[in-house]
Amino acid sequence: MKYPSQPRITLLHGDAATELKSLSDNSIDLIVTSPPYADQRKHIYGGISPDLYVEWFLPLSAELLRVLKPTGTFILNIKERVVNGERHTYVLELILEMRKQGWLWTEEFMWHKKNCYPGKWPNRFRDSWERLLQFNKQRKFNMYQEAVMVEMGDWAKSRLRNLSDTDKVRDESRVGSGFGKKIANWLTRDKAFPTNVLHMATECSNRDHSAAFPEALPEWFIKLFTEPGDTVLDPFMGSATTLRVAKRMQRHAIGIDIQEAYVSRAYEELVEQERQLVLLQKREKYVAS
Amino acid sequence: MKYPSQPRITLLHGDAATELKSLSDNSIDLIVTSPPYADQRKHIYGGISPDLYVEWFLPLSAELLRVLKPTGTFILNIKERVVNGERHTYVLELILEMRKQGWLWTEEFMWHKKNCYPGKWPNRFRDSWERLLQFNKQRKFNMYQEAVMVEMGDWAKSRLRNLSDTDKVRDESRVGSGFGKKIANWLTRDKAFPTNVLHMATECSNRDHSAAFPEALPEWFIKLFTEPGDTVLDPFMGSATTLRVAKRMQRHAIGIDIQEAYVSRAYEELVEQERQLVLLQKREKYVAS
DNA sequence: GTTCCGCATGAATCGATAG
DNA sequence: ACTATCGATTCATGCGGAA
Repeated sequence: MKYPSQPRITLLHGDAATELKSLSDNSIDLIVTSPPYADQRKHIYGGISPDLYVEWFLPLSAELLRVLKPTGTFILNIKERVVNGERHTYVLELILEMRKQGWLWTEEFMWHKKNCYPGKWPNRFRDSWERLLQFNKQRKFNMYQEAVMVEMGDWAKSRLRNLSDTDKVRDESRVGSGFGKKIANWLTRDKAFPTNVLHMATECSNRDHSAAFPEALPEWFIKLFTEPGDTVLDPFMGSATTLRVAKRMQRHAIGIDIQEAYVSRAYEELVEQERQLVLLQKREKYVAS
Repeated sequence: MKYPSQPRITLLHGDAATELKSLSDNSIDLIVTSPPYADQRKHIYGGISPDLYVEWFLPLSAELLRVLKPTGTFILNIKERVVNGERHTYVLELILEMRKQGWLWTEEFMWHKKNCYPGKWPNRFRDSWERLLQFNKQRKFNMYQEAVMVEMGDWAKSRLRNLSDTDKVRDESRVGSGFGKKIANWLTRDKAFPTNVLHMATECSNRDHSAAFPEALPEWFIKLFTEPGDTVLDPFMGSATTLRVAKRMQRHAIGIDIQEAYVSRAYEELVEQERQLVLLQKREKYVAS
């Protein structure tokens, strides 16, 4: 039996498209990332105009296509913002352009953010979902579906728990949903496969750093698309949620960020604390093995 | 005070794009429809190839743009099918092309089909969500948000009893402008505005029509975008779910279907039962007033 | 130790105002 | 006219202190 080696954490400080050039072809099993959204987080990333978003992203996705293994998967968390009262179309255009690069648009998972930003506007309600686009290099890719199966009882229970009290109240006030009855049906089976809808709250007020997405999100995809010893990449690491989860799950991990503060913080948390350190200078490569 | 007239049901038998030509410009307040999916329900509608879907749909959306009032809304329920292991891109292309026709892509609601039974294929899980695309003719359109407010969770009750200091402070800062006019909002705040994610179970067991369109779905949009006495159109009527709900809610309704069986069944249910009938021949116009 | 309750805070959006 | 900034709006969640 082969034991996976200790997870190796690699941190790169710099522009994602540039830093990716140092990675080998066909070396990554899973890419999970949440790039800066158009015109968001200007103070951190400078803000990318919606009209230039596709143009900005394509060189990066070309590199990602190169470094991903043929059996690997790319999960892209993204959502278009409202511009002049309309949803902007850059995400749609990005999908079409990435297909021209050679990517296959295999699936679109939906992330239902139970605690989305509040607000009320004359023509729109709160936006409580984001896209989780799945891209692949070929039709056959690694997918370990059993790894994300849930016990039927637990699943039904957690489904109910995940619905939150608010949803339950709302459900009951709705006509003819029939949801409760279906739960009873599911209880007769042992295990169930999930669907392509993920219900997760954002982790907003967590300790020091607020994560763009909850740990459960990369965890789910890491389970589904990799095995221990595989390599996970996040080219927009931010607060290192993906890397933290990957390490805990015995996967090698590579993180890139243009903000040195994020890289050094990830270094302290994921590398230095174990005294497995080879710390180089700013804009250099940090490696722990 | 004006009382809305009895809901008027108009049924048209024939091709949607053709039959729409008999409707006046700017006469419809809300269009809610679920068109035949590409290559699906082939036995009924003749099947539209995914590659030709956009081309097939655009003449129809042009007519819909003409008949919709400037303040009206078009809700399109659609989901791309999987072709050769990939999600097909016809929905993305359709959105881009409809914008060229003059439509505004205001929002994308998400329909989460909760009772979708867990299942799987080798490379994907069960698809349990569909798009509900919202299109408009102009940025200002009719939206009656209060009509779809939902009960808050129980947790909110305690919050109501004791307004937090934060909330009080926010209120005081607002008093300056309008003598605390908004205070009433907080004290009566037992309802919240919904989000753009709709949780509704499908209704699977309906007669012959395979589309499991729950009544709660058109009901929600009819409440949100129309008032009693307004006119609702469904150019792919099918089993007449949208019309049935519209009639019950005191909205005039127009339904079109290429299948005579659907038209005559809708006639029997929605018109003849009230003996308000003017039944004409096949491929003619059925009207009850 | 549980449970309860107050509290801060988010990948937001709109309309008005200012340059 | 067109862009940049600012104030107002709003609610689910997890944390931490209190009962």
